[in-house]
Amino acid sequence: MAVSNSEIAAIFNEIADLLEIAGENPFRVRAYRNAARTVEGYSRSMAEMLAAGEDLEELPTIGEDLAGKIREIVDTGRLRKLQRLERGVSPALAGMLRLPGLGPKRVKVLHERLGINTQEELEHAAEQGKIRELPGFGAKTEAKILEAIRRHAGQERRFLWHEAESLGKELLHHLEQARAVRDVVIAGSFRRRQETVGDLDILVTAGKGTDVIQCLHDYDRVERVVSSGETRSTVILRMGLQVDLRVVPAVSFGAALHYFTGCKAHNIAIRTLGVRKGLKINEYGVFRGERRVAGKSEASVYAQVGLPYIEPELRENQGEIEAAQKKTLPDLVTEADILGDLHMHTTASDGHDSLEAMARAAQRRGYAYIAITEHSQRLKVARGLTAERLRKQCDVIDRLNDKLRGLRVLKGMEVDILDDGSLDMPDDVLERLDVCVGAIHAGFNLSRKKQTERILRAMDNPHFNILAHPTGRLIGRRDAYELDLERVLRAAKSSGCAIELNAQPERLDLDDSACRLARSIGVPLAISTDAHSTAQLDYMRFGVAQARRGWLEKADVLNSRKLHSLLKFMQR
DNA sequence: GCCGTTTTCGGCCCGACTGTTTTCAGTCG
Repeated sequence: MAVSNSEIAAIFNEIADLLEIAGENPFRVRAYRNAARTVEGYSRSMAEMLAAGEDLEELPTIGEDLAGKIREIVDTGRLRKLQRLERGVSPALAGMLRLPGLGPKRVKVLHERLGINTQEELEHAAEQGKIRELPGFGAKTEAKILEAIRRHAGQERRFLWHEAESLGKELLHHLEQARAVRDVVIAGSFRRRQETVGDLDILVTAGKGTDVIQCLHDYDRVERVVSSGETRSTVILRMGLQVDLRVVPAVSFGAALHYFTGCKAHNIAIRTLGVRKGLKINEYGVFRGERRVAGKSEASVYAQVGLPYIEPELRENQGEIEAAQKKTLPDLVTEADILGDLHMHTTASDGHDSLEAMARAAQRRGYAYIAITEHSQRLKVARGLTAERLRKQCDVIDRLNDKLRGLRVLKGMEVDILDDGSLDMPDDVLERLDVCVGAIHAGFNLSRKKQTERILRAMDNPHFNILAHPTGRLIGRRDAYELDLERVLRAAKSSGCAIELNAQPERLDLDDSACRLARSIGVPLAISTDAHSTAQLDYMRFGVAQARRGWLEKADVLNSRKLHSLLKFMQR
């Protein structure tokens, strides 16, 4: 089994932790963390790139040394440097860095003065009151450590983006009522549209005498206040979501928004560009000496370092700054570019609304077309359609199209890809359809090779058009099945198929780096809601956000094409 | 350990808050 990028990233992150505790050069620590981010977020597998003879030193943050270490991990599955470090510092100590209030310095003191190596030993020492006697520690820190261990901190929960949205919206509404408040926005990973959110970063601009921090503390969903000062406060909501609030003057809005949107690595890169131009960039503005030269808008901050505005979804320090310098940033797809939706269900299978209701809802959204794609008979739990029932539905769609104005309802099916790669519907029935969406709903545990070949065989069927939810993952609940996605994408490209970006908020399948890979290969992506009700047609916005994180432009998106061009594509 | 519009050495982002201190280190984002 080839070593995955995540495994390489995990090794680099652990090295960074251990080096930090050992008191190593902090910039070397950062180099490992930067490299971990690069590897983790890269759309192609390091193992396969090495096998293809590619030079990893081409990647940002990877130099000669780390390229060699990646090769060692890929070749041997291990890294000798990590093993050496683990002999000096117990790996369990690295886990303690995750406890609030404990950083490398304090963990080192705990290890050296009290001989603590495990979390159990840490808990025991805290219970006996030994920690408060250490230099730099006190009774409060000791109590905080004990509390954190007991509430199993470190296993923090992440929220799906749309869950964070509903919590955040309510909180914004509450904060807008505070005195002297002007802007209230959510920044952070939420604004970058990461698929999950660990905390909410809220930025407020307000005049003098504002009571917005008190207003936050008074919010009835606040469980406890973690810290609080003049300009910032951190609270934990009862749901377990952390909220960081920051107040700045209006003149600093752009600089603060940029700073709190992140990501951290993107900010550091921008500030480093600033340093080279003799500028200091912080959350209050861009400064040359004492003089503020920009900061009212984000665009003004970028302009000072010679860059065009960079959309929040791109700010992951994954090449967007280099692209901005070369003027090759993508012109990201927007919801307005979407002309239709190519995957949805009705009451004929497991949907909640009728065919006509779905069509009317699509008309209200201004779509030019939709595809009705019921499950096929294999999926019994979803009342999958037999050939006979599908034929009848096609007749109903024909009659509906006769009376609809401005919207074309396409005849489709979400047909199961069977274990051997054949499709769960005879070819002569598929032939009558406008759109054939193929999907895997069973047999998740095949080997990587078998799963890949199963999908390739399905795409060999000339009626096959779009591969739905291509990796089968459910965020936080079920991992993607084993699959050589790059091979699937290349096959789709050469056979004239498209790949779905499923917009269901717990799927968002493909992820951002896979979208970038698809784009680089040139496969069109269909952003589809897989709606099971009229309300779920609105999931399109989640799909578009994910597409933007994947650097997709209008031209990369199949359902931004006009109807005639779309139908031509379906002819393969 | 990386990297270059001050380039192959010597830099490497910046500020708020807490708790422990008597002026600041450590942590956090």
